[in-house]
Amino acid sequence: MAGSLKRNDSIDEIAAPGVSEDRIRARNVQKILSAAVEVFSRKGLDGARIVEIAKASGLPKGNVYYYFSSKEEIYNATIAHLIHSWDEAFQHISADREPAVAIEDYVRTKLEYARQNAAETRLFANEILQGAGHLSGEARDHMRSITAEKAKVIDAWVAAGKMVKVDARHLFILLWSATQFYAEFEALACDALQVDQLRTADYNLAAKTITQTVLGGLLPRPS
Amino acid sequence: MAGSLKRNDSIDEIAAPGVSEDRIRARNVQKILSAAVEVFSRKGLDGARIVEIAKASGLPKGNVYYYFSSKEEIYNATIAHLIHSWDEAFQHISADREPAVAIEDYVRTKLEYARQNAAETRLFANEILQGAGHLSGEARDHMRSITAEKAKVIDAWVAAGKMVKVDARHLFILLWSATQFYAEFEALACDALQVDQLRTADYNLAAKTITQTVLGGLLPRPS
DNA sequence: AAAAAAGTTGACCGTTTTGTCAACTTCTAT
DNA sequence: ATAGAAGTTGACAAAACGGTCAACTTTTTT
Repeated sequence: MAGSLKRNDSIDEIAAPGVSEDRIRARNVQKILSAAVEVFSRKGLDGARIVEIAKASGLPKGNVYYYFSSKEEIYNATIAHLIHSWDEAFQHISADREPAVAIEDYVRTKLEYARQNAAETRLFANEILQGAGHLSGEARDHMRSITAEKAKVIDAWVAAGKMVKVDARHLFILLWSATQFYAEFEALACDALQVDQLRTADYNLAAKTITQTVLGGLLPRPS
Repeated sequence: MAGSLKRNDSIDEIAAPGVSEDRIRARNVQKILSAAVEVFSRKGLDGARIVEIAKASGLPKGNVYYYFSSKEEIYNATIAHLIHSWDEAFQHISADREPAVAIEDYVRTKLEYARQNAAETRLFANEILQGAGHLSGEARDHMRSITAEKAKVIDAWVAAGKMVKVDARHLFILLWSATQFYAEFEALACDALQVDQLRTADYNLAAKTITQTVLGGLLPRPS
């Protein structure tokens, strides 16, 4: 008997803590959410069909509705957690580090996250593309404040002469867009790179190209 | 009577040449396609409802079906033209120019196009996100060959010592992602920049930040 | 001015889709 | 072992949706 196990009404198990949470509810909710992220990331809220989510989760449709009362509820549950990776990678941008290593770490972390969580990354892109109407006000406030905070770090680096004068917020956008592109627009990236699938080598060269270009620039330096 | 005016079966008036093409068919097809680009760009093929397209175009649903025989036909008509901006901006990347001015021109052109054609840009993003299944093989081949061709220009610049050694294809991805971001993810860009709407000044600073960073890099140069 | 062609429209039909439910099975606590 | 709670399921109802159409109006041709 592992504690009192009443009813579990809340839906916040998109990332199970341990390994095999054996409670049936937790397991099935997880199955549904994983499938939902995949489907929503391709089709968006209105384009996704719940039978598709049901099939992808291996559960019959009726069972999906046993855990969630509507498609929108599933959708909201999937996007509720999307902001986390934002801060996480952002932790690398801290005032007491050297810009070069901080930015390189940031790029590598963000690229790696996007690669390992391609569906979530696409889902986020899809949600923003549609106008971000389902992101909670708090989530957006949070992103805004984290961005502002980290922008100050860049400004401090500039003030300390460790970096060329640059607009911190546009710089972040440059880094976000580049690091998310490979996961969001994989089909396009594959075409451009003339491969049929992005492999580790491609991601490594992406990281190298981004950091090298952003940090050192393209123009040859006068010796 | 301005010449022979038979029937116009082809659907290629997404960008009317003159101003007020007065033929009813042309005008209405245009209305529908414009509305469709807007709706598809937010919801995708499956998520878009044709009543929504009808409403946005100001025409009743039945009338929409007088000009198009299915939703997919409308969708295909909207994406058929998306590749054009690709080459157009790419024209700036030519071997006989200096890298610095070529890349700056490219960034500004692409940014400006994305701003002025935000819905098309989002539609393209949406289509790629969903796997690019409706882009014709020829369109993708075309993009592949143009990319390869322009990659050679970069390689030549590198060989001539005009640029630091860099992977041309990943560099293009870096430029694409940055220049498209503002139109595709406007909601996010607005949050990051703390504005409620992107204005000319924001686009100018974006262009400046991208070119400055990509060309010169962030790290201070040894004098 | 009359006829033909093109365009307009709301009502309609079959299908898909969301969401419900009652009968059933499995699990868990005692 | 048993009772009650939790979970499962296919069948079903209601609504939304894609697409059709016949009657109608407007435009163009002669």
